[in-house]
Amino acid sequence: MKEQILEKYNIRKTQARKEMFQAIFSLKGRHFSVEDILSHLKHKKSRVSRASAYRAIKLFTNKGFLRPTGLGRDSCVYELTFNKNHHDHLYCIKCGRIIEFKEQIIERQQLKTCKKFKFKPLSYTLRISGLCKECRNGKS
Amino acid sequence: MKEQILEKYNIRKTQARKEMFQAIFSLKGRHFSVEDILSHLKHKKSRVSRASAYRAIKLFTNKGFLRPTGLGRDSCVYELTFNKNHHDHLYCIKCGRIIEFKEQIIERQQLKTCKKFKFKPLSYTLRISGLCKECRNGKS
DNA sequence: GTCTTTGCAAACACTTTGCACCGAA
DNA sequence: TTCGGTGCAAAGTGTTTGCAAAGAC
Repeated sequence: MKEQILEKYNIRKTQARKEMFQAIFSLKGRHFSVEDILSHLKHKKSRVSRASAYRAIKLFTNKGFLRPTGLGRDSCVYELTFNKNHHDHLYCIKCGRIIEFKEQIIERQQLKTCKKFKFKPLSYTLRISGLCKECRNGKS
Repeated sequence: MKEQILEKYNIRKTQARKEMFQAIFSLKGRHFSVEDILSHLKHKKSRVSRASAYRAIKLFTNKGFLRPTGLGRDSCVYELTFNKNHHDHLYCIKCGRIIEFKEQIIERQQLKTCKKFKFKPLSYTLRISGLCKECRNGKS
């Protein structure tokens, strides 16, 4: 299965790339940084080098089946483009609580906007920061 | 005016901070990275150090009148929260181009969603990542 | 006078690159 | 056999930190 995807995208099937691929898939749709993958591989006594990991991630991204999420403070965080299960976030700046939601109206409008600019959307992030029900009533 | 804002937020009015503040305001609502501010200041023969610049940005962000946009390939990109002129972003993962847009429908729906959760919104970020008109047609 | 902030340089974390060897097609 | 890929270590960025001196209140 991994093999087929690598073939489909015209990517040479090297040891390093197969291991990267496997590691990414084993995360089952979670977001990850390159360092996450590296420590995952290290655990499995893999010999894939840091350089190859970064090179593979860049390659996969260019091929289009991996994409940067725009999340992550220091390092770049990626996700598989195959994963379609998306949602948005309300983020409380006081207690850190995260409320997930999904609105068809917003998603539809986004598609319209993309069309307007002839932009091909691959992923999106919508985050509203503020105060949750509990914190807006609390002190201060 | 700068002075008042610094006072309002309980920030010591030091030379470095005043200059940072001025530089940020002179960008008139544009996005900027810390390095942008630094080269702006360098132009004006300012003596503000790199360290102070980073420290001031962090302080302003914690105080809440600056926030990270989630944009920027290598460095972190910020914007003023005062800026009423808010917009959302299409971000091209290939060439890094940023297209700004604003949709009333999306903003109205966001407010409705917040109401539903009794959430008090303070700021929000919407970014759609993908391929711009030029890059989706390009090679590879 | 006290407690914060500064500038500097060194330290860091993440990422890229030059190069000689290795290995997939 | 041939290029492309790999590992390594070194170099590059963007950002943070320790410390002594300078500055705000």
